[in-house]
Amino acid sequence: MLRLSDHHLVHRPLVALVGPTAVGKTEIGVILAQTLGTEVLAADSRQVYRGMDVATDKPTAEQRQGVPHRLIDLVEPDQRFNAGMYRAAALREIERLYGERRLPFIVGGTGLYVRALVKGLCDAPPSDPALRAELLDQAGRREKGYLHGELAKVDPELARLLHPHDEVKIIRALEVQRLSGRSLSDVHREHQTAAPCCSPLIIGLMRDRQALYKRIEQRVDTFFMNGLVQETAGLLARGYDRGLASMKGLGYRQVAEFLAGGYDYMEAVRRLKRDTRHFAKRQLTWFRHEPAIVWVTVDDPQRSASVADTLLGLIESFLAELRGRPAPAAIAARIETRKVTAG
RNA sequence: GGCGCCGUACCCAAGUGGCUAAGGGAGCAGUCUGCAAAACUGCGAUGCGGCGGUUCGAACCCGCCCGGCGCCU
Repeated sequence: MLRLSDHHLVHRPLVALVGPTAVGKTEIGVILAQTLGTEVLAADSRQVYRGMDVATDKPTAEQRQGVPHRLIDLVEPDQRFNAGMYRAAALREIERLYGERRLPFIVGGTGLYVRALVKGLCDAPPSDPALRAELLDQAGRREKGYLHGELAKVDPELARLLHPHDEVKIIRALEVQRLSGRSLSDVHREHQTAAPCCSPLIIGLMRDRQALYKRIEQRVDTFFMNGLVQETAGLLARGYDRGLASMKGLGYRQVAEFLAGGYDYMEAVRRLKRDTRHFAKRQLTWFRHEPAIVWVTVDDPQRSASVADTLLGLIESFLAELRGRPAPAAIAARIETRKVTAG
């Protein structure tokens, strides 16, 4: 059981286990959290929804009994949730763990959430559903590239970067502009100098692509055996509309379409497998370009316990290295000031 | 053994003498700062089973061969 020293706490160490869906994060995460005497802080944009358990592959009751899991089941499927809310909730859990001298341990595949937590979000206002609806409405009645044109007027730099079809990001940029009076480009520039929340060790779990795809297909089959259709039908019956962000997640989207008669059962299974493969591939692209990830490749027959051992070694040397590292700049400056004042 | 139909990318497939061989699926590569399991972008044949021939020009017409399917003996 690991207890952080004062010196460690100054550095605010944080360990994150990331990787594509179905790579085996959950199982290895539970072993590691247990060994480290800490909890699992999920970084998963789908497990936050209550009642969506099967296709989000939430940890089992058994897994949760041994190790508390946080940042799961935070909102109802029709409530808004986003990276900003995740960051705030995660920071609360992290402070609590530091108070108990425990090591915060993040496990999850939502790259944006991990980044938002470690590096913070830019100082832009949160999303405003009413304003978005208004912008979408305007776009609907004007010509095709209207919103992109509007963005080009106020933030030509970002407009050049965004494809005219990329409505989601164009609307976000216009939203920030309207709400704060500043261009999103400016807000981003300012954020680049922001201090990180913690000293992170980010471990990326990797598998051979073919092996990963095979695991994905097997996992989708178990979702259906575990009642994905029934769960989706139940959510729809409770009035959770297919247009909700939560219902657009993998599994619920395909099954809802099947239940609506869009295609047959076999096609729903086929599409969910395919879409999950595509998703895993996008996750790999995201994490591949994220700097400072330590990659660990899992061989197919390798047991989770043996992978956990390897990762434990990485975590121990990370903590040992922090011990020898001078305090972060902000704290060093404070010590320096004190010396000057004293002298 | 004979006759007929067919062979275009990993898969399906359009094209049946003249732009640079449609399209779809799968796959690959990428973007991402408050919906991120979302949304968005980019990319496959110097070649049409093979070898000859006809033609200014052949995936397309002709011959032979190879492979597949069907029917007949």
